[in-house]
Amino acid sequence: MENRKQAILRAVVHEFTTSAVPVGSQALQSRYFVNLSSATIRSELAELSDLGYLTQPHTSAGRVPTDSGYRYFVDFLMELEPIPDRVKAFIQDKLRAAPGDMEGLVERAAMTVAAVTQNASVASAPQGAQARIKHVDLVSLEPREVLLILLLEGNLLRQQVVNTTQAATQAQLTRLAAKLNHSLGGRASDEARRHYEDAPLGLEKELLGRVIAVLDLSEKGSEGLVVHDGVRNLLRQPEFAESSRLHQVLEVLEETHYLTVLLRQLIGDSDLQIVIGSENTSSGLQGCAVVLTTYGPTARLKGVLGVVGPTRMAYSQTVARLQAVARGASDRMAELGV
Amino acid sequence: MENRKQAILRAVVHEFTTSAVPVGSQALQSRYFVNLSSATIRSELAELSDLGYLTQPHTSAGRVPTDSGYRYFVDFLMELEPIPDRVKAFIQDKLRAAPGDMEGLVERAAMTVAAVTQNASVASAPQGAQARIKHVDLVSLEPREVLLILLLEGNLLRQQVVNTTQAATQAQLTRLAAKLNHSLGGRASDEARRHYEDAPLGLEKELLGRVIAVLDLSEKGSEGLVVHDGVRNLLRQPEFAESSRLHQVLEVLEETHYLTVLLRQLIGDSDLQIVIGSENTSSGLQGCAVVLTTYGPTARLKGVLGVVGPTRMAYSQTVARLQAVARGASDRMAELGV
DNA sequence: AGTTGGCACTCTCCCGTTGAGAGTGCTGAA
DNA sequence: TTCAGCACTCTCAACGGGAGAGTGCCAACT
Repeated sequence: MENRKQAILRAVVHEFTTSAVPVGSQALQSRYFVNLSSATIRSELAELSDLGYLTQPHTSAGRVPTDSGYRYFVDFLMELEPIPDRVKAFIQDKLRAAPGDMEGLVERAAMTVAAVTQNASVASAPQGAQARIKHVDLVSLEPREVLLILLLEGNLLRQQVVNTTQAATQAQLTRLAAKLNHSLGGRASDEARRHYEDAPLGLEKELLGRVIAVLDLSEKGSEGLVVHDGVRNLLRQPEFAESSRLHQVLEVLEETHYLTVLLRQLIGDSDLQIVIGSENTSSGLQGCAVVLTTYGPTARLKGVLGVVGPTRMAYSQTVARLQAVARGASDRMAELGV
Repeated sequence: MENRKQAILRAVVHEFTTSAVPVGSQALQSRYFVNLSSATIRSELAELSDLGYLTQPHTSAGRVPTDSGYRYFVDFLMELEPIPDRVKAFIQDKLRAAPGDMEGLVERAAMTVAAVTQNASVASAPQGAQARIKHVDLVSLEPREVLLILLLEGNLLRQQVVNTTQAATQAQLTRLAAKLNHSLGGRASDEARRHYEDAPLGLEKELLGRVIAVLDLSEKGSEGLVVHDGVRNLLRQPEFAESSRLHQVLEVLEETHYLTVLLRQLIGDSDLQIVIGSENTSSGLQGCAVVLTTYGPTARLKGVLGVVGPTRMAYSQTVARLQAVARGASDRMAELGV
């Protein structure tokens, strides 16, 4: 595409993302192209419309980017916007003051993304393919009640109260925990399953069964934590003035099942993904764009952090800030060993 | 108030909560009081308006309950609506299938409340006045990196990674953990603080410092978990058709700080609390009613579960279902020992 | 070739008007 | 105390006209 056409498309996107009003040839001329006449710009706009990058709400209105227009913009025209120092500081502050546990951190990351991008945000907790055991602990609560604590790779803590058929003292439990640590440390659920098969009936087998259950839950179910935040930011945008639009989006966000699927697609995929309007498989997100990136404390443990907003979104700013928060959260997780 | 006036007020509330349309004398006559003429009802309505219980959106519209009208209704006229069996079953299912940890359960409870009341819900995690230590565990991650695990009363698990100045083997840590368990078991942060003062410089003092930090965070910060869900349900209501109304509510819900204050008021207060419209201190909740109840695994550990919706809410149904979920969640927490 | 000013055309949006409908308060009679 | 009748008020939807914004096209210019 010729340079001038690109410049005009870029100008239309920029103008429309800030003003939310269809942009006409005159506005472009006076604000971006003082050396060109509005008639020239009009003919370029007409060609961009023919190419499918722009459209008009009605015959005599200004131009609005189509989904393809936004796509062309993010693929070829977008330059990451530098982040102001006070926004950088804000991100650092929020993440530094975050709670020390995984869930708290994920929520804080989502909150921060929502705040600095002024859109809604989503986040899923980092998770590895298979959960390995780092440490087992057994605590006696009552004679026949044991608290099973599992420390998994990535320092994920899992707990479960187990009602045992036979009583056991804390001393017995401590010995048993030491044994389990020796046999299961660094291993995953398949190893635990093998030990379970071989174990004679009794307390150890009972507890091994629970260990397996917890690991399974942690693998299958740990799609688990998916949070979202900043929905109120969307309400500031005119595209959500009538609430039915928001209703569909909320359905997707609150029905975390959808999100889980969406987010899982990204893991293993490229590092940054932008899904624009009709590219969304979920019909509730028509008119919305989703910007996603991965993050996590290690290369193996990956979660997804993302922004949900109208397709008329300040992509260059959103991407830059999202990635900044993702980097910050990753560092913080590595640091906390969480 | 005379019986007939009460009956008419009740009818207006009932009709308006279901139809969302101001209710006129004719509608009341045909649907509730076939033996009275609409003129008689009109004069009663006029008197109820004089008493401040009803109002009119404009001169020639039907009547709408005022905040005082709703207040009179919930205080004197409301009868708890029986819960259909399939709703009961739904509640049980959702709670039974809930994850085994505290946070998961709180979220699930909020989700269930939102689903069965068709409004937005809020929940804060049960918490006691002072966190007591039940068990301490130390896990060696690296030579100079220790994972500190604290099991608190109510089976709350807290973790923190500690970078120590001196290296320690797992065996040393295990011995130290046993010592800490002995001295701190069943005690709260003040006891830990005393030990910290007396301890000689070294690994133990370092770790005790962290124990105190975690306990403090757990007490002060554990206003912590406040979740909300079901905002999309509000969008079904005509009072939120224009999104500015929702914006204010979302501000309150997402700015968990407000909520924390609101919810904390209830703890120690009566078991059920209904705050209607202008009774709300937070201006963002004008036009909204909040129904709150306490819940928790034990008498000492109390959290708050609540419903947020328009003042035009089916109070008798909401209260019944909210309390059912609160009972269910309490039972489930006690059962899981979470 | 590409660019430009001029011009007719189209469509939205705002605003005032109008008529139908709903619901009220009041009054006089049962 | 209740009730039928009636005039009155106010909203809401539909309609129409005028202003404004922006377009496409065309002929002329560089």
